[in-house]
Amino acid sequence: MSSDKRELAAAFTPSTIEGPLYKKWIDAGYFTADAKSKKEPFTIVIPPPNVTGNLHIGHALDQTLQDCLTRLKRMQGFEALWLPGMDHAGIATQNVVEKQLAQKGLSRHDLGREEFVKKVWEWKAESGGQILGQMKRLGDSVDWSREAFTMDENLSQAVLTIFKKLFDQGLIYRAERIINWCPRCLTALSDIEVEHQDDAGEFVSVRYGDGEQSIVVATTRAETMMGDGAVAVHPDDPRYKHLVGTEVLLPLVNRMIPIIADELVDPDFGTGAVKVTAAHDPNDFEMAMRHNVPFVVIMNEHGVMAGTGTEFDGMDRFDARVAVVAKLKELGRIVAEKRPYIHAVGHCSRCDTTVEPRLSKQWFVKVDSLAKAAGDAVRDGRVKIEPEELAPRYFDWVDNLNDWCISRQLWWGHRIPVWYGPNDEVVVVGPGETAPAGYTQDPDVLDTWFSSALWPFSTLGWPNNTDDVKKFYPTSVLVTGYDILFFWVARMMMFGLFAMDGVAPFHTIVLHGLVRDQFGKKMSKSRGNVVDPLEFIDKYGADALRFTLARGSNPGKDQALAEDWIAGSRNFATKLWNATRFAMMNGATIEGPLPATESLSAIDKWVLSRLSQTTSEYTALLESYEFARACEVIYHFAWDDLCDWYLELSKEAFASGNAAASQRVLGHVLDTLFRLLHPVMPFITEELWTTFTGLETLVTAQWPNPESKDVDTKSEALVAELQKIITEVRRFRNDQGVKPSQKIPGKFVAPADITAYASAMAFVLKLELKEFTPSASVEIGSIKVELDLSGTVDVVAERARLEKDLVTAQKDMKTAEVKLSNEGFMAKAPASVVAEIKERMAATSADIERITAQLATLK
RNA sequence: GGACGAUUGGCUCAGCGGUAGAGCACCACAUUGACAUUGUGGGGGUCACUGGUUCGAUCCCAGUAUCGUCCA
Repeated sequence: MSSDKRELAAAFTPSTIEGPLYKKWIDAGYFTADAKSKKEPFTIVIPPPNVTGNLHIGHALDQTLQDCLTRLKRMQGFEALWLPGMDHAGIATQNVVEKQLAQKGLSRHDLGREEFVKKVWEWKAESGGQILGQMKRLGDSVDWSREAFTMDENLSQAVLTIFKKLFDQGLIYRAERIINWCPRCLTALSDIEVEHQDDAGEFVSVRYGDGEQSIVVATTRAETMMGDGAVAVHPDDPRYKHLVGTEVLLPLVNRMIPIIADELVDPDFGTGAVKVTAAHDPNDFEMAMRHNVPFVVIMNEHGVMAGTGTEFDGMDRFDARVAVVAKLKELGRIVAEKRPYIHAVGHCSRCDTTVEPRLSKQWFVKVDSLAKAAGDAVRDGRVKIEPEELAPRYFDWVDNLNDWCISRQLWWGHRIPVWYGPNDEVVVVGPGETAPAGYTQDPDVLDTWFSSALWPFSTLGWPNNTDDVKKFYPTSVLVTGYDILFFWVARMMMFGLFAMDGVAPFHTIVLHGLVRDQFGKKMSKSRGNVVDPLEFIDKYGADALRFTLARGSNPGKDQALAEDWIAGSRNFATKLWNATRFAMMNGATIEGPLPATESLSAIDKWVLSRLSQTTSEYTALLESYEFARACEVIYHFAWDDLCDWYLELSKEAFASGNAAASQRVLGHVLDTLFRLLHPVMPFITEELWTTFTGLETLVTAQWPNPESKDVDTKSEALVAELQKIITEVRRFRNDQGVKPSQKIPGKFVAPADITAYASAMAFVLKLELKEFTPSASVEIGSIKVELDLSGTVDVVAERARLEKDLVTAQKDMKTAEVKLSNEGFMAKAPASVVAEIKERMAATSADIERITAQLATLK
């Protein structure tokens, strides 16, 4: 079993172990889940990165957390499936390929639809999906045999199926509405594909009409006035009551338009009178519907003025704005101007072009019943959002959702399965069906998020009732950044509940934050503070990056990241490496049963006790998605408890060759520690564990159970005492300028349970236990360590230290005295608190006495 | 305008109704023996402000200020 034991290299170099280990895992098929397994399933579907994407630090965080959970559950005996894949990313991908064509002076129209789509597939085959290889660098334990792509045949079948089902239930409809339009991408966008930015625009007040029959409207979009169909005021506004129902002259086009009254108008905004441009503004559209205001279209799909019959036709919308205002000024119709006027303006999330509200015929999903179900699933606890503070945001969104515009005027994506007959008949063609002869298909494709919304089951083979669907749906946990709660999570909830008979797509939604720079600033290209996870992996290893990200990940909170932090994690990895080397040099082993507890030293019992507590605490933290705290716990156990104290206190035993029990205990501690750390730091733990134990792999090894019988408060108290003694003597030596390497005679004057560890302490403290005449002493409570400083004692340093300790003790004393003399405290505080303070006061009092006495001898 | 969050040592962040914590940074000492990607010791905070509840508040409540994010 241990035939395969190897030596550890003197130095830890991540780059030499990571590649081969990942290959080993893949070759062995450890990550491939078995749908036929009897084990309880644990499923995560990856938030599919864009096929155009590269691994950025946000992916690294997201995937680290998913891998932690997957590896944890796999070791805990679940049939763990982490399903990888990619999103076809409609606009983004089309843009990439169009850009390539543009370099050759071509547009997609030169190629035609079929050729263009072929080109995109070629691009995907050649340079798409780079992120998949990069995920391997991170160590992701995904099941590559199930890799999915939203444009795969099966996933496309899922799209057709759900489209038809929604349509048949009246939940998909076609309508002429104001939608968000990108004049550069030439497509409709959904609300969430629009990003609002504060832009410096202008706010001008224009007089419509003349004399008595005039009204001043304020607008940020003067160029659209040629499309006005009315002026609206609030019904209760006394300034305009007399004008409601009359008409005014619309300048530039010299058309008479009515003045209407509508509650939507805010009388306190601007002049309290607004122009109603029904075809170019969503609010105006609503008012127009209520008041029968005509729709006047004055712009084409490129955002160029058209059809106004004025000199402005053919001008870009922004040029037209300037020209229109200039013309109005010439006509003496500008009453006031404010420039710059900062206000929120929508931009295309893909290309940043200012979005143009446009009247257009599009396909929509009727969301009310779907959104209600999505909200209810969380409200009634079937689905949990972690951390729960983020749930209000979710509700706010699903409860106030507009119908979802799903048609996109693109070529790359799932083509809308609607065919039109010669007499405008509409037929939806489901999977396996064909359109009637003579019908033509709708040219548009579906919003990318339409197929992403099916991801938790389309990837498992739905609409077929596959073994995977049966075994792995619903998924267990969805891990993603809170920034795509709306984009994606809410939509998966809507479609999942709808398609899967009310079974939500996941049990728990775990939301993490964004990775920011070392000062907590958002990373952006313009700031120049974007970091590349692959560079960090090259430099410090995947484990160091993963540990850093996990350690920084508090639920739902952003984290700052600096290269120094990653270097720190690399140092931690190095520490583990060196500690293991030391352990192996000193005969640590996992062979044979653990020695009976009674036979162990307090130091061995102590480390087992700490290990047991760490195991349960750490496991519970991981299971509740508290990655930062989990990492903190394991880090301090490994570095402080194990390396700084246990190994140090055991050195004397190892050196004396009388350490069989400790060798076995240490072997057990390392074995357990590597298992615990494996989900976060898979590479180094695998390397160390397999080398140390000679066993095959940690990936499928069993997760440790905390041994509650190992918890030993007595040994913990004793070792705490030893630690205090050692720290005080070290401090004394430091104060006295005794070099750390210099051996000095020493003697412990203490009870037997302490002196039993005199040699262990002496080894750590570089003390020689022999007969000598003490020239100095360190007192720790009732315990005394006598020392022989060959020179004279530095009285000044010693007095300074004692005086400092005295001040601290006196302060503590006073705090305790104040409390104990407070009647209210004595009457109402719990007895345990009172007892604790009394105890503290007694100890402090003794300290003061001791220190005072020592000071007296130093005069 | 609405929602949520934050304000704790130089920086980034945990935490908690009962004498303030971590990592990094800082200061001093140490380099033949797991590890300088290190060890040891040390310095450093009236926990944003104002009220309230409480025997006791950094923690709970209310308000204020500043900052951040999302939504409109």
